[in-house]
Order: sequence, then structure tokens, then C-alpha cells
Amino acid sequence: MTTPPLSGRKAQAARNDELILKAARAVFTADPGAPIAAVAERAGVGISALYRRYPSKEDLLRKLCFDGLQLYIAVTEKALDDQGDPWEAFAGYMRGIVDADTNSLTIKLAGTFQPTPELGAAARRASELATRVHARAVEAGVLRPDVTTADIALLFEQVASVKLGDEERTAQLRHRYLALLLDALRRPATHGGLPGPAPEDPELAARWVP
Amino acid sequence: MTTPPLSGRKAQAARNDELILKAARAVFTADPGAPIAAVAERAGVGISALYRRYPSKEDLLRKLCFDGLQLYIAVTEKALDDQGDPWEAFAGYMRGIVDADTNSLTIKLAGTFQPTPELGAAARRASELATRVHARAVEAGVLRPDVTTADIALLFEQVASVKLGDEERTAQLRHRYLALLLDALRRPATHGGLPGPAPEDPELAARWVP
DNA sequence: TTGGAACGGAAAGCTACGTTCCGCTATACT
DNA sequence: AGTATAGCGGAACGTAGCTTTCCGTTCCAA
Repeated sequence: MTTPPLSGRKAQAARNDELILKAARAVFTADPGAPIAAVAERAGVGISALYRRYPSKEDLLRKLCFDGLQLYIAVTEKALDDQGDPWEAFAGYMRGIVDADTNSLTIKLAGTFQPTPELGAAARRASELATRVHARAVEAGVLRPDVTTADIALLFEQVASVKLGDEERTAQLRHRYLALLLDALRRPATHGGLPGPAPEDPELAARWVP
Repeated sequence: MTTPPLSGRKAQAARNDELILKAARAVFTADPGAPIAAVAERAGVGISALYRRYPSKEDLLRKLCFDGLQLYIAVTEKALDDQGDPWEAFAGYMRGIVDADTNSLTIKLAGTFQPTPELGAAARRASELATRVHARAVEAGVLRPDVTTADIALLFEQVASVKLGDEERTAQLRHRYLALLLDALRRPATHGGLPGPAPEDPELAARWVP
């Protein structure tokens, strides 16, 4: 199952399906305005391989956006299943969403195309689940009640705006700042430690010379 | 002084200088990739009024970036003068930087052009001053010591990434999330209240249909 | 009255992008 | 073996949008 037969036109096509989606996700997450050619190059395929699958760029974007929402929904559902310590459940949920790295793409792309009804439904479901996770944490008394579900959504976007160095470093820093936020969100107030090393000056300076 | 003579070609030109810079700052802060024509339109002048003053778009961008750094430096110097309560001085500094709204522009534009030596010097001075403000707060024991100066810089950028509704609403929300961060940064741990109303669902939903 | 600084905005010239198209390859099937 | 064809790579095409230039006009100063 993990390795489909290596030969056969069909098999290659199936692998390309995956390759293209992976590449598209990576490329558009890094730069929502990236050209189609960049996706093809990253996937190691020609442009026509893309257009065989998606009638237009907009269709590809919609697919990506939808998949992102599905992932978001899955993570949130998993969090609702967690019956352990309420604070840990909530913190784990937030870490999961940050790792899914779904917010930057979904939101940045949101205004780019006509949302299909299907997509709107997914967005509504995601929002509803997020509300449930949030409400549960507030009711358990572990989350400060003056922060709303919408606040949490914007906080995710802020964390997702961090981009520094490669993908791994970026993820590390996002978790660092998420930890900071969690300290502010937790009730009663407690300061935990921060994961990962702080950014070094050269890392910041590097952004001045591309 | 506040109102220069309303007539005279020279006077109008002087007013246009101001108008153009204001417009450019507003337009590029909202969208760093905006066209020159958008700046001219917003300023209420023709394109040639722009090109009379700046040889190219890049020159205008450099000017904007430099002015932003100057403002940043001014705010930071003022904070260093504040000899009152250490925590309030630090918190006031952070609010001042968020209000100056200098980070989004400076950083987003950073990779766009060749930085002049002059600009590099300003950046270094800004960084040095920020380090001093940070160090002072840590030494006074009001700021958690596991957060570095570079961390603070990235936190500013995260707050600056918030954009929702008009300018006023955006500023309000930024202060809301800054307050949250300050709760996490303060030592000893204390949770204050959050300013401004949380985002409403329609505000978030509006981003799905431009 | 006239020279010229300042201007508005159309047009030029260019770049970069989405999409189409065509020739090629490697399989599946007869 | 022979052939039809799904799938592919990438050049070519058409276009939208951008920066910059250019020219006719306006208005102040002398």
C-alpha cells in the first residue's frame, strides 16, 4: 500500500497527483501569489501535468483551500475527543492547528476565488467545531473568558505570519510564540517555559538582502 | 506656520510633497506591492508629480523605509527617557511601536531594494536602542528573561500582521493582542484586561468575498 | 506678456503570468 | 509486432498590469 507499483502509466499518474498537491501546498503556503510554473517546477513535472488535473489555477486553489479546511476540521475533532486534562487538551489543540499550518493558506487565498457552497459548508463546520473547543475550555475554567473564539482565530493567523529561515526553523519559532500566547491565555495565570531557541540577529538581518 | 499661503505654485508643491508621502505610506502599508498609480490617486495628484520628486519607485520606497526607521528610533528614544515605573515604561514603548505602525512596512519592503549605507546605519541604531529598552526592562525584573530582543521584534511583526476592517479597527485589535502578549511577558505573572471588543464573526467572514 | 516650473494623464515599452498547443514517450491492448 | 492513446514536457501565445516617459496645459513670477 505504501509503495504502489513503480511502473505503469497509471501508477505514475497517481503518484503525480500526490506530488502536485504536495508541491502546490508548499509553494502557495510560502507565497500565495506564486505562479503555476513554480508549482510544476517544485513537483518536478511539466505544466501540462497540472492542467490535465485542474482546469485552471483557481480550481487548484479551491482544492487546496478545501483540503486545508478538512485538515483543520480533523484536528479540531480529535481535540474534542480528548477527555484528559482540560488545559492540556486545549493547548494540544492549539499546537495541532499551528502544526497543520492551515491558516495562512486558507485565509490568504480566501478572497482570491468564488467560494463554492461545499467550501462554505466546510468553513462553517470548522468554525462551529472551533467554537465547541473554545467553549469547553472556558467552561472548564482553564481559559480566560475575555478571549473569544474569533480572537483565537486571529491569534492563529498571527502565529502563522511568522516566517524565518527554513520550514523547520519557522515551525520551531511558531511554537515558541504559541507557548508565549498560551501563558497569556491560561487561567489561573502561570508562566511556563518557552520552547526552541530565540531568533539570532543574523537570522533577522538575512531578510534585508534578497 | 500650520497653514502655508494657499496660493502660489511653490506652496502647492510643498503641500504635495507632504500629500504624496502620506499617501505613499498609507498605500504601501496596506499593500507593499501596490502600483505607483495607486499612490498618485490616493494623493489626488498626477503620476508626474511623483516622478518629479523621486527618480523611481525604488527611491520612494527607500525614502519611506528610512522615514519609518526614523520614527521607530524616535519612539524608542522617548521610551528610554521614561524614568517612571519600569513595567509601564516598557509597556508604553511597545504600545508606541504598535501605533507607529512601522514594522510592517519596513520589513516587508526590506528585501525589495538595495539598502543604502545610510539606511543600514539607521537600522543598526534602531536595533541598538531596542536592545537597551529591552535590557532595562529585564534588569528591572519586570520582563521575563527568557524572551530576547529579537523575540520582541518578531512579536511586533506578528501584531502588525493583523489587518481587519478599517484602519481604526485594525489599530484597536492590534492593541488588544498586544495587551495579551504583555500579560505573557510581564513578570511577575499577572493578567490584566483586554482593550477593545473582540472581532465579531461577520468581520471575519467578510474576508471570504472580495 | 512671456518663460518656465509644476502638473495631469495618455501612451510606450516591458515583464510576468495563465493557458493552449504540439510533438514525444511509454504503456496497454490487439 | 503493431498501433492507439493517455499522459507528459515545455515552448509559444495572448494579455493584463506595471513602471516610466512624454507632451500639451496651467499658473505663477517677473
